[in-house]
Amino acid sequence: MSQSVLQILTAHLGAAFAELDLPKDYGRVSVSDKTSPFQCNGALAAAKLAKKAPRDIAAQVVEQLESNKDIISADIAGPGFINLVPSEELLTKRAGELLADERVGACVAEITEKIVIDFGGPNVAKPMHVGHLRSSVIGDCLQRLLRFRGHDVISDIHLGDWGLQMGHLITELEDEQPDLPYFDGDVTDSYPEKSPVSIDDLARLYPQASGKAKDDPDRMARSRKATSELQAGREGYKALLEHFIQVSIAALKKDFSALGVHFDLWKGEAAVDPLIPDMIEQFKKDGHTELSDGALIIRVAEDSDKKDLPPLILISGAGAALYATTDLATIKDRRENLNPDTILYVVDFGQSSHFEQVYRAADKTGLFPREKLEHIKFGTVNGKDGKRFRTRAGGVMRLSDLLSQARDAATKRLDEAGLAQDMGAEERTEIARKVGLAAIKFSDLQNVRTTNYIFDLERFTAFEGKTGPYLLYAAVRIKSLLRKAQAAGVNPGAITPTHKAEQRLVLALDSFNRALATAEAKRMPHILCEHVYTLAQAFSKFYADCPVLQDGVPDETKSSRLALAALTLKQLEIGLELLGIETPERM
RNA sequence: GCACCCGUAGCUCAGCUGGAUAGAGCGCUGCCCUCCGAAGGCAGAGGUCGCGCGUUCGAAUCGCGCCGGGUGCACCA
Repeated sequence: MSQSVLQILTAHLGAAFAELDLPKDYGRVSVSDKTSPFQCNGALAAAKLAKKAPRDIAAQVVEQLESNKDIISADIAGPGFINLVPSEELLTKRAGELLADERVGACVAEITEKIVIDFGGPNVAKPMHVGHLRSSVIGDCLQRLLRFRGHDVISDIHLGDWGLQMGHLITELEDEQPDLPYFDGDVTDSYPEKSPVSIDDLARLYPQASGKAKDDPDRMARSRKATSELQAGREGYKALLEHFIQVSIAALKKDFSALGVHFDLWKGEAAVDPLIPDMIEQFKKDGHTELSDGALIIRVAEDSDKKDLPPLILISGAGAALYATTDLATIKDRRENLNPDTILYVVDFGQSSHFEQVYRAADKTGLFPREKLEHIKFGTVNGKDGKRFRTRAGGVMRLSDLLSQARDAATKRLDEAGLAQDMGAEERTEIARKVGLAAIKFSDLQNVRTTNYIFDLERFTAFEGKTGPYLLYAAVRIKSLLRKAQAAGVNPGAITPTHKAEQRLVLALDSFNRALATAEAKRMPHILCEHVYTLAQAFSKFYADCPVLQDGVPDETKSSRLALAALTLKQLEIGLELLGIETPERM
C-alpha cells in the first residue's frame, strides 16, 4: 500500500531538514487541530543542536518546500511551528488510491504472529453478568483486529470449571439431593445421561454454598475435600463435573451468540488437569520447586522488585492444584498443541500480580518466554458511587437483562421516530437488536481499557452523540444515498476533494491505517473507536455541507461525492465490524 | 504498611514518543428540515488539567513529594 498524506509530508519535511544538515527525524509531521490540518514542530527541537533561532530554521525549511507540489502552504507561526496544508492534487491522488484499495488503506502488520487470545473466562456456576462484558467485548475486538492485521489468531474462552467452586457445587448438590448415584462411592459407572441440574440450579447452588462456607469452617472443609477428591479422580464427581460443564456451555453459547462473540476453543481449566502431574514432576526434577508450610511452591521474587511478590503455589497444603497451577498447565497445553508466538490474557487488572507470578514461573521453568505473555488488563465496571457495579437489589446485573433493556430502548426509539412503519416485525426486531448491541459495545469499548469506568444504564443505551447508534446512523444514511443514486442512474467516479468538508473527510479516511496500527500495538480498542467516530463526524459534516444528488449539482461533482460517500461507508463498515458491531440496512 | 492504576468542563470521558488560545459527548442557551434520513448540522456559555517542587526554550503529558479514589498483597478463582 502506498503512503498516507501524513507519511508523505513527513518524508518531505525530513528531506528539508536533511538539506540543512539536520537529522531528518525533526521532520516528523503531526496532525493539528489548529488552523491547518498538519504541523511540524521540528524547528523548535532542532534549535539547540543547530545553535540557531527556531524561527530561522523554520524559515529555511519552508524555503525548501516552496516548489513542492504536495504542499500548498507552509506557514511559520508562533515560536517556529510550521503549519502545513496539503495540496488538492495530493488529496485527489490519495483519495484515488484509497478508492482502489479493497481494505481502504488498511495494511497488514509487518510482522505477523500466531497469537492465542484468552478472554471471556466465565465460570461454569455463575451466569454472565455485566462484569463479563468488558473481557468479552474487548477480547472479541482484539481478535477481530489482530486477524485483520494478518495474525493467526486462536481465541479460547478458558472456562472456570475447576477448583474449589466445583467442590462447592458438588457438596451443595449432595445436600439437596443425597440420593443421586454420583455420591455413592460404590457406583463407579453407568451414571444417568441427563444432567441432574439446570443452569438455574447451578446459579443458585454456588452462591448458596460459598455463602455458607464463608463463616462455617466445617462446610468449607467439605468443599475442599470434595475438590481434592474430584482432582484425585473420583468417578461420580467427574461425571457430575461433566454435566456441570455441558449445562454451562449450552447456556454460555446462547449468551455469547447474543453478544455476537465467537471463540475458536471452548476449553477450560479442567481440560488441562491431566497435564499437571507430569508438569510438576518436570519442575521438581529441574529444581524449580520447594516445599514451604506444606505447600509446593515456585519462588518468583526478584531482587529488582519494589515489592515482595509472594511465591506461586503449585500444590496447596491440602494437596489441591490451584488457579496458578492450571494456568501453567494451560500454557503447556497451548505450547504443545498450538505453539503460539504470543498469548494474550484479557482479564481485569485485579489479577495483575497473579499473572506476574504465572508469567515469571513460566519463564523460569522454560515453559514460555515472559515477554510473549501479555496481560491485557482492564478496569472494573463501577456504579455511580465509584464502587463495583451492583443493581439496586444489591446483586449484579445479568448480561441478558442488559441486552434486552438496550433492545427495548432501541425499539422505543424506533417507534418514537415514526421510522420503520413500513417494515415487517421481523426487520424491526432485528434493527432494534443491532442498535441496542451497538450502543452497549461502543460505550464499553470507547473507554480506555486500563481505567475503571462508571456504568450508567441510561448512557449505555443512549442513541445520540458519541454512541454506537450515531455510527450506524451515518452508515445507514450512506446506504440510503447509494440506493437513491442507483435509482437515479448516478454512478460513482473519481474523487476530487475541493470543498473543505470533502478534504476533511479524505484526511479522516487516510488516517485509518495509523489508527489500526496503534490500536494493535497498544491492544487498545478505544483508539479504533476514536477513529471510527471521527470518520462518522467528518461524514456528517460533509453530508450537511455537500449536496450529492440534488438538482443543480454538476454531474462530475455528483459522481465524486457519491464515490466519497461509498468509500466512507466501506471503511466505516470495516471499522464497525472490527469493533464487533453489525450495521443494518436502515434504521 | 508495601505495590500497581487513576485524579482534565456541572456529569461521563479523549488528549498519540512534551509543543501554539487543553478537546469530545451529555446537560444548558440560541439557530438550521418547501432541499439526499434532524438518531443530524452550526454557534455560544463552561476548565487554577488534584496540590507543590523540579527538568525544559516549552509540561495535562517527564521526575520527585504530598492529598484523594480504586485494586492487589501465600494455600479462593
